Amino acid sequence: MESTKAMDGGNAVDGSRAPGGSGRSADGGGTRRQATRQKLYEAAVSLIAEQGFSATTVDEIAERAGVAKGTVYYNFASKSVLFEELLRHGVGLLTASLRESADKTAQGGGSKVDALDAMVRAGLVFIDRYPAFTQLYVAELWRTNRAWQSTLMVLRQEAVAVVERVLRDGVDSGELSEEIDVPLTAAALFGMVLVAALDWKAFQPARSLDDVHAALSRLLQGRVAGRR
Amino acid sequence: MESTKAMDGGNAVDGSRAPGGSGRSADGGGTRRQATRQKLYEAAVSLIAEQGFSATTVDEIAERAGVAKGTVYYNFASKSVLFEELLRHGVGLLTASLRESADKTAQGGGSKVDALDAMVRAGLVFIDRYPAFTQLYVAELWRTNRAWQSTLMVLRQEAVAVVERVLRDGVDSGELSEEIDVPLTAAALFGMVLVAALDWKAFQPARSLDDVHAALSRLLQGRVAGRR
DNA sequence: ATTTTTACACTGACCAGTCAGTTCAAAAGA
DNA sequence: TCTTTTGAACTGACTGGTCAGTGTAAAAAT
Repeated sequence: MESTKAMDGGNAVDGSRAPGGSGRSADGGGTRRQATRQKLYEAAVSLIAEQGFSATTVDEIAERAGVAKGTVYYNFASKSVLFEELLRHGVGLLTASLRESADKTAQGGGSKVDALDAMVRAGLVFIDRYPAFTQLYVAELWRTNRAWQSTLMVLRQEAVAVVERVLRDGVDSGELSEEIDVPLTAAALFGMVLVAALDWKAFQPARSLDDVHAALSRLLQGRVAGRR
Repeated sequence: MESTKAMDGGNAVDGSRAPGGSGRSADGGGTRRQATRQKLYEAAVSLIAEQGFSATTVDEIAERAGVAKGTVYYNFASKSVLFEELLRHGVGLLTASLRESADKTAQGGGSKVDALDAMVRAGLVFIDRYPAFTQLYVAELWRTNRAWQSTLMVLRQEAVAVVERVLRDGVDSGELSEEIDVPLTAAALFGMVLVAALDWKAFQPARSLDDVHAALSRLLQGRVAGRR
């Protein structure tokens, strides 16, 4: 099957043409490069969220980042590598945020339901801050046959694992029903927040985060069916 | 879409080669074109679900459908028109299914929560039957700046409106809390089912639909936090 | 002095859409 | 019954354009 046309019949195994290799990660003053990469991330995220990966050209990314095309290839081996690192970066932020809110609730003596609620909020805050990244993530998550599929699976698992951990702890401690299916419920909660937030951003952007959070809290705590 | 397999009957790739032939032509004219369009729908859905719209070539679609490239353009004005008609068809099936399950519950004297539960099931059945279409739909739904965006918005609204109607009726009749935010809750429920089902298909495909449905019912009815 | 960025020309592959020609079953004609 | 015509359906080579990635020399930043 011919998949990515990125790597053609030529050689160019190296890819990155950075002199001296890219081995050094400890930056002793690579602030400038950092800033360039950041600009490229932002440009790529917004464009790919709008149009999708394949429909977005490297020229467009460079232009929106206010950078020459060559700079893209000086900083990233290829278009897909840029995208993959971008995914890693974004999901890392989300995972860290979820973890932090869960931990904070636990330290504050909150219940597991409180922790879930805090994570719902953290999810909303994340989507509020990085709506384009979220769009892009959702669009790619369930695809198959893409180059970065395995990367995406790993990252997804890291994020979902945080939710699963809280659910499992809750079940073990008796606070949550033993009947619940931990992985499936985690996915469902994830989807609840995700879709609600995307709809919020897409169709009712004027509403406040607190407002949206309150609506989801109600659903989470099963206060929909009960009157009042 | 691999949906209505009404006719289909094998593949019926003419095969007759005899000139001046007298063949049996059981079906009159017109049917052939239908069958070709159906094959193109199916090929396009599976490919676009895997790779995305832009990464999927018309040549690939034609090849998977077992048809020449020109035939694609004989049957559809363009690649995006093919895609748009495909979306219309698929979302139409979903909306009809949701509506039917809600109506059926109402006729049977079920409560609104029962109706919601029935719709959750209908959603799961749909995704179980058309997983590729669902992937594709999710991937495109929140994009901006795409040709078929407005079509997608309209279709989304039709589907969500069915859920909203049930929620609103429930609030009006006092069965559901007045506090709930109808549009947001509808979106959240939609997302809950969607993401849970996609995860089911992607990561635990062996599980039964009943199993998944039971887990979501529990969440819907707020029996997560309470023991019992 | 070294790293990073720029500007721009260039290549090779790839792809949406076109069009002149082919097939064939049913209708018209003999 | 047999032959001819018709036209919808289909075909696939071809075109015009696009885009990822390369190469280089010089400028800018550190």
